[in-house]
Amino acid sequence: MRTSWADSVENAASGSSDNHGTGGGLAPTMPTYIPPHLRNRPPILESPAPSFSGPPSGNDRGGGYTGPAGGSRWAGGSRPDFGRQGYSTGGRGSSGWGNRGGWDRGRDREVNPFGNDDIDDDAEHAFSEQENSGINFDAYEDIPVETSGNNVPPPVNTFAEIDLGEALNLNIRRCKYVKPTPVQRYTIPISLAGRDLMACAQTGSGKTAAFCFPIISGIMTGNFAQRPRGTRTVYPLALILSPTRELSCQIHEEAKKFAYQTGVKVVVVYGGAPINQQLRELERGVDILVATPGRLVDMLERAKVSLQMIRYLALDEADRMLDMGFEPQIRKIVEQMDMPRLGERQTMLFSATFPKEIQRLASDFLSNYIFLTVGRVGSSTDLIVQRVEYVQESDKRSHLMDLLHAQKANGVQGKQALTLVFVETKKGADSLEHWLYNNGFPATTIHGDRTQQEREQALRSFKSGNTPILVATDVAARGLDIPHVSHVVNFDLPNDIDDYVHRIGRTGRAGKTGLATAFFNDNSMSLAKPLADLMQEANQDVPAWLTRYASRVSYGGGKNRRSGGGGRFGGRDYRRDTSFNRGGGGTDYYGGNSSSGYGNYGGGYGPGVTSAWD
DNA sequence: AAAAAAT
Repeated sequence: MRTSWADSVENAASGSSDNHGTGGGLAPTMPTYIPPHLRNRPPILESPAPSFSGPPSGNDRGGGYTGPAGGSRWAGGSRPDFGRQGYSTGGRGSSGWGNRGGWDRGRDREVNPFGNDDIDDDAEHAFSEQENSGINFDAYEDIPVETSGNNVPPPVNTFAEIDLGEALNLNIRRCKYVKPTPVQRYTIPISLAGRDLMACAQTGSGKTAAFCFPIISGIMTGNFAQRPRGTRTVYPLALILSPTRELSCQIHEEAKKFAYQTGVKVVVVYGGAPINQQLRELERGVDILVATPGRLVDMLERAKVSLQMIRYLALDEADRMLDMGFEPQIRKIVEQMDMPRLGERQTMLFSATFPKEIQRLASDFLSNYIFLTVGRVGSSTDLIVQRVEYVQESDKRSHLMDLLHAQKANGVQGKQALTLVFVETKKGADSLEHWLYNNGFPATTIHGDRTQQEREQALRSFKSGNTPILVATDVAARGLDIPHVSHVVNFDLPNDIDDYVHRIGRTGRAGKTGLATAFFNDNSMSLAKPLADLMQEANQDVPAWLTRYASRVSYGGGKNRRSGGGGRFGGRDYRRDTSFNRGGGGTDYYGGNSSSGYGNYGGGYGPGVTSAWD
């Protein structure tokens, strides 16, 4: 049995070494966490000594790409060849960049995104939980993966099997990635084969790398027409769209790491920041453009950006973008500007859910695509202890303070455990932040009424532990990967259970454990049933009073279960192909489920499986 | 009803 709230916090913060015996909450089957660097040794990375012998000097692209030129990369050469050599496949010394124009854009003073420590990852200290390799790979072992479509390339088990080139391999090593996550195991070969992809997957499990690696590799090895110069229009080769500014920044940060010293230039553009600065950055050269839709449309209309050289298009969090009303902008970008047509570009569509609107998008944007569904890390909320407390509106603040005090007393804050507090409104966020601050709790806030600068500052301050309490609206609910959030408080519960799932997904990231506390009262009654069901399915302790409320409320189950309408959600390939591959070590994740065992992915609330939270 | 995103 779980003992006290304080213990829960401790468990949540302790990095999961003591998951057993806590009874209902934590996954009883979670193995003890072993840092990846202590497993799978020696590292699976190919290419022994010489290629990794040291970081190339800043003046070099890392030796260039020496693998076989990707003959099969474009699916049997069916793709048009733009004819001219753009990026050199890599004779060392003969940088493709040099050929392209005389000025070494893209590698002048490239900041090392890895900091100083660079490649020595074996020192024990290098493996504090700080590293993003704190991913619990064991949690990935039995993740269900299913693919369908024509001629699905087989997944790989190691990075060594994938021919990404030395420079990229070096960065993979710098990132301390030991082995590919499931989404990477499948997505990378699919993408390298030049195929379009519809993927139901979550971030925080390697999705960004999954679509960045092949794009970067493709740009390094591909042949591209000389891009027009002498104009102020820029011609990126790849476009990555994402719904929020912070997500775009996050993707940009990651992509820069992967592209370090490859000569591939990644630039991000988004609203709320001075456009001129972004334009200047673009003019210094861009291969991969990461963007939010609004700002990109703006730039397209001003003819600052042309899409006619796009060879790779990735849409991240597609369902969220539609939710936010971006469909017109997205369709404009993809269909009504100068984007190459279907089949002349490679498109990857990522979405947590697969309702009709996304299916339409898939059939409009994708050509002969492969459909991929990746289950979540652990079964959704396995790694998250969920608590619900009945708190009257007027008592919420003092109750929150009690929680925070208890946390402090536990020394959790001393360890820089972070607490993310969700509220319903922007005003509410501000006022709660002030109140916390005035009461001695270092807090900051993120919501849509703050300037972009303030938002980014808030996120930085939170991540760094300077203000270990972040009060947020739903702008922060999805996709953001903030390490070390050990506690999510639903100060105001959302109206939609999906939003709840996304919010609590900000903790328990990457195989770590987390705690989620919800303040429930009469205002949240519509959530009683879906919440009780969700918690039940996640093997959480459901308070008796919540069960009573749940049974009393008869409405609210339909929509939240996504039973009909959007179809068997979760990632059913509605084209109904029959060639399924099953991955994830062959474990039938859904064994024992009397239903099809297939329609319950992601947002379908099958046993233990809830909506993918990203 | 609120939130997000272009100005």
